[in-house]
Amino acid sequence: MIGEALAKHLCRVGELTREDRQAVLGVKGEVRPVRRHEDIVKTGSSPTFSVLLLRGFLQRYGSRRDGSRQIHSFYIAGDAPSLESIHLDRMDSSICAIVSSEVALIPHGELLALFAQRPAVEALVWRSSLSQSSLFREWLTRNSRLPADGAMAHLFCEMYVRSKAAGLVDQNSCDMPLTQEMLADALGLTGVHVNRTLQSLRETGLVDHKAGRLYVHDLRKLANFGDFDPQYLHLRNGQAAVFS
Amino acid sequence: MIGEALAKHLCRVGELTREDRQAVLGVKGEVRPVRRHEDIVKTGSSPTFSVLLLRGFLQRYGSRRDGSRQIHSFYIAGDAPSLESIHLDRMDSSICAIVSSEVALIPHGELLALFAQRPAVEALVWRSSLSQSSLFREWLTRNSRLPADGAMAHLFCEMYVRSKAAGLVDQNSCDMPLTQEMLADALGLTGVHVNRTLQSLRETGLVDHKAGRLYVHDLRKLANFGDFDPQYLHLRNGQAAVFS
DNA sequence: CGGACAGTTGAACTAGCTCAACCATAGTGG
DNA sequence: CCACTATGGTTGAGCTAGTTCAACTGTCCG
Repeated sequence: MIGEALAKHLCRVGELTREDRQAVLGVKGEVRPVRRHEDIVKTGSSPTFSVLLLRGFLQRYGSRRDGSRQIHSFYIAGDAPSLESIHLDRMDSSICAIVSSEVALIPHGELLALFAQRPAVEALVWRSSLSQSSLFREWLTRNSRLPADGAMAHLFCEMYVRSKAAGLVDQNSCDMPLTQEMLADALGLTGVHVNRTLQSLRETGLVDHKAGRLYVHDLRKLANFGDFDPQYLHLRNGQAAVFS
Repeated sequence: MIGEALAKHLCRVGELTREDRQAVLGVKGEVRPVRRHEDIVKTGSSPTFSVLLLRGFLQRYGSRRDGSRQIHSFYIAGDAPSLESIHLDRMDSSICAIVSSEVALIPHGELLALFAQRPAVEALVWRSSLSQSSLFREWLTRNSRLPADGAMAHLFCEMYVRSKAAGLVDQNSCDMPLTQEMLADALGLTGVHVNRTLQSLRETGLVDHKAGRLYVHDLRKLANFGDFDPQYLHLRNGQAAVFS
């Protein structure tokens, strides 16, 4: 069951041969329900497992001395948020559930054993961590260079395209159970300004976010507005399929 | 010679056993001089080698449609800037020389062969790429959350601490051959504002940057001012030694 | 001597922040 | 069933950090 979810994750990242797939399916791990707002791994800790999100919505964030937060990424079902704990001794950010979720905890030992047997699987997991790294760079650029409305459009595009790639888009909408305060923590803005920016985006008719759901009415125009190019997501199928 | 540089890099990242070290020393690769402003790898390309910086100063950057740039990271001697090209098909940012430099190009084939023989070396290289990922997250937080003077102090702390860990600090100063325009491209500010911010930092007496060199007069106070905590650099010796 | 590049300064402008209300909704306990 | 509270969204008004534009200075180099 967990093995299957991991195999699905790796297929999203790259090619998985039949034999590698078989080996991955053998992964055991442990399923754990997580309550809303509960931390799964905390800054400074040294987890002995990696996390795979089965159902729900997570965020990675860091807290600063002055109480402000910066969200580093959001995670949807099928994502593997804390791969880095395999080789880094201490977490430098926390990962928590935004809504009630279900995660698989896979002991590092089990992963390392799998890697020893199946180098191609190790390569895929590494690749997954590298594409996350690419995502952090894009967030850096987005928050540093784009004005509030552009940055928000960019984030909406990202979540929509990632959701689509994960098969989580229904019609023209997907789950995005965030408060405006959380959007602010991701975009480096204040809650008040997110509110006003969201209203102005709404008025364009390209996109909307309400009741924890994201509605994208014109992805192409939205992407253009937010200077969004899905290249950095390193999706397997390429972006051609994405702008459907 | 290249093997030696790689071994040194890996020692900075983690433990290297005698046998692993021996294997690493066997790495060949090719030394290449790079002129000022020359790109080593370009966005969209698929390099067949990874890069190790032997001498000089590099930057990773992305260009946007409107002509603005975001710098994602700076690299000093001993750094391995483009590890991700091993497993990602296309570069999503470019790496170029800021001053005339010398790099080692190590073919992916050679690295993969080494990994197959020495899994612990693979783990170290992976670890190196993970600590870079951590650095991108910190830059995201810095540019999104800190005011201009704090962000600049934070960047100065980072470069100083990394230089110190690499043995490149002389007295209380290290090379940082950047123009104010480049500082602006890193911090998400304009050149004009970087100029004024730098002046105000100068007046505090904590730090100075002139003629391509960084002078740190009080690291502890500067770190406090820029809310800098070296944890995210994942240095082997820990930060205790760092704040000397 | 001239031209390119980097740093510096001034003045006007604006995107986004701050503070302080107020409103809507949903859950909770009596 | 209603009052109470907590949470999240909305609005207004004044403020400020950082931008923009445009000029000027210094320095290196051919």
